[in-house]
Amino acid sequence: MLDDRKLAVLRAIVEDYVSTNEPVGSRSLVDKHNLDVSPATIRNDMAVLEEQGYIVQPHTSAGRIPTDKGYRLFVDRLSGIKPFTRAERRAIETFLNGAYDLDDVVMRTVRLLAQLTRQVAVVQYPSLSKSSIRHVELVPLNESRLLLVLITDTGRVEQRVVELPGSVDEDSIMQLRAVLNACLDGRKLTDVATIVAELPARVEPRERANAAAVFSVILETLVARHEEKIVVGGASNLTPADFSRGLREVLEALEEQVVLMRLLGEFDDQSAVTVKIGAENDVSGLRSTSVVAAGYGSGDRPLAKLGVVGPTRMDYPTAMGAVRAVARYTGQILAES
Amino acid sequence: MLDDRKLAVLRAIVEDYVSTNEPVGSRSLVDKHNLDVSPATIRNDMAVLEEQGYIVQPHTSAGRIPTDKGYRLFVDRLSGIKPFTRAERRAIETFLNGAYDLDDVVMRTVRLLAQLTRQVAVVQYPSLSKSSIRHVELVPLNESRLLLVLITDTGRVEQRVVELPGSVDEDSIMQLRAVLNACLDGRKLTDVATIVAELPARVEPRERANAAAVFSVILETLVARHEEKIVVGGASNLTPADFSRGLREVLEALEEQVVLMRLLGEFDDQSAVTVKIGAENDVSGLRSTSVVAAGYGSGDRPLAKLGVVGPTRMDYPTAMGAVRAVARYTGQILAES
DNA sequence: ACTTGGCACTCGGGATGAGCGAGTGCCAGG
DNA sequence: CCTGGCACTCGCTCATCCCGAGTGCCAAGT
Repeated sequence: MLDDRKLAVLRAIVEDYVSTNEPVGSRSLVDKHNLDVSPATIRNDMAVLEEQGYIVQPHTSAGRIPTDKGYRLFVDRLSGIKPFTRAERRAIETFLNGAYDLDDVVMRTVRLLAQLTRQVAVVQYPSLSKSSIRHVELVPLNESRLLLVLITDTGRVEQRVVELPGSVDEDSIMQLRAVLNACLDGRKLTDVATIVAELPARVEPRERANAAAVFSVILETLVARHEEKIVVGGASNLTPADFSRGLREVLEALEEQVVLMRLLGEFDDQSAVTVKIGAENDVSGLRSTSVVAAGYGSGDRPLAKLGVVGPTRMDYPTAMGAVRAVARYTGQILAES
Repeated sequence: MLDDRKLAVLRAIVEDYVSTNEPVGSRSLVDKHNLDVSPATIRNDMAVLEEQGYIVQPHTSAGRIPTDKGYRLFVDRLSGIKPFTRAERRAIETFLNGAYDLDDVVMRTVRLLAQLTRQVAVVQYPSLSKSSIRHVELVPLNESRLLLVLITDTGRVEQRVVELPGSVDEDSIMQLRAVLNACLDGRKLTDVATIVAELPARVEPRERANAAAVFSVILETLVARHEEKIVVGGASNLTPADFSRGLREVLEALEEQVVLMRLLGEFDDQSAVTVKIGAENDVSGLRSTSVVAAGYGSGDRPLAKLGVVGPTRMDYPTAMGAVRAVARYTGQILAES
């Protein structure tokens, strides 16, 4: 269907267009890449490529630019992931190693990814549903209010204020704390729901009302607030020129946690780098962008996802390389702590 | 110097220009606002206003637009703060009341402010240096690592991993925790530095090495990390048309916590709404924007600042009204918890 | 001392049209 | 199947023109 030269032509078109942002014509193609055939031959190839939907010309008698389908073929068969040099890897590693807590790790990861790719970076916090509880803490605020603090093994700390139906004293708090830690410590968050259901039996009857309030907040935190946390950075890398409909709608989408969750949700958990091009993202507002994302985790356990968002006219090999490298090192850092 | 009519003309120019984004000429001025004089008279007034630097014409023989100085006069003497209707206030209140923890309060505040003003909203977390410690928690991660959790009375929860020089057992942790809570509970964070300095005397000698590690992390968290947290929202309200040098530099500035800190730092702590116009912000990248900000706090205690950032061509009365109202209610919510 | 109508002037912006050049499709010959 | 040649298309750029909004100034009126 498409012989080797036609593929080479497509690859050349993508590369040139990505770097120049201008439709590429047959002549400049044979010049820059040393294809040893004439422009006319290339034109014939391009005619075929266009017919098959891999490229289009924005105006009659202008050069060609790749379509989503063209980029897709490019990513799947014509380009690899650009590996990083040893020096670059080292730089990434030392930069991430400077972080001192989870927030800082995530912040640095976002900045790093944005800078490496010159695109918008998107990093999801380690998913709550994949973490285990490391500690539960109850801090009295006043007679009828507690602060509940959940600490997970991935370093996330979730807090919620609990409004108690009655008042409590220090003793009952101690007792409740003990029960909670005894039963929840080290348990997967996904299991917590069922465990909590059995807990009321383990507290004294007269404490049950207050305990129930605490339990329900725990459940809410894990279920209702199941929406995960996502951080965005590098928005200034968006250039108005790349988005015909204005980058407003892109900015809007990037500000909506929910939208971003949907976006990343469409990528699978695996650590492999995956690319979604243009309309393949069925998230309104980002249909004219491409997303390169990967899962990251400590060791073999997938924790969450990260990636970059940019115009379809994107340097995919480099972006994929950066996402892979950053995912790997961020995972490593988290494994250590 | 400037008689009443000239001031009225300036006000009219500002109002028209803000709403239409087009230079305003003498004719349209007498039409829309019912000044009962002729265009020629207005022209004379405008000539004076221009001479004094309140307005300029972008091109010879176009209408006039206000200068920074013009906006300044407008804000100081020609416009009040637009009060909110009862319904609007109620909407604000109920929206903010839905929040269940500090993160949520801040997030809602940002969204609300951005939506009310259709500008970029900037909200600073309650300042650490103005909070007191409510509780200190130590959670062992492994033999030589602790997670230190500081909970403040403003609801902020700060966490840091502490690398210990030696190993610790549950007992010594308990002891340390007790000492910390006994000495730090309820203390102003600003005082903590001096208190911590005296602490080593209160732990057993053989624990001092580990304790010192914990203490130094506490100090770092409060001093080195004295940089406060700021959240930005509504970036999609930025319209390219408003920023000649491209909104890229604005986006860049908004992504830098440090820059934002400097920006808000120039406003005083008081709860009064303050406006900085254009070049009055000596923060690079935001010299072509205006900032409307106010302090907020629970009760009479100032905690932090919030505000909006937008083009100098901004609806100041409304923005000021929104900032004032939101600051007030956010302060109220925080006071309750 | 202001205000007003009149008038000449300036200039930005939109419309029009010519010329250029990059790029294409097609065809006939190697 | 490749190649050179050729006619054709069209998007840009530039120059020109014109219009209209808006100004500044002045002389006359109140």
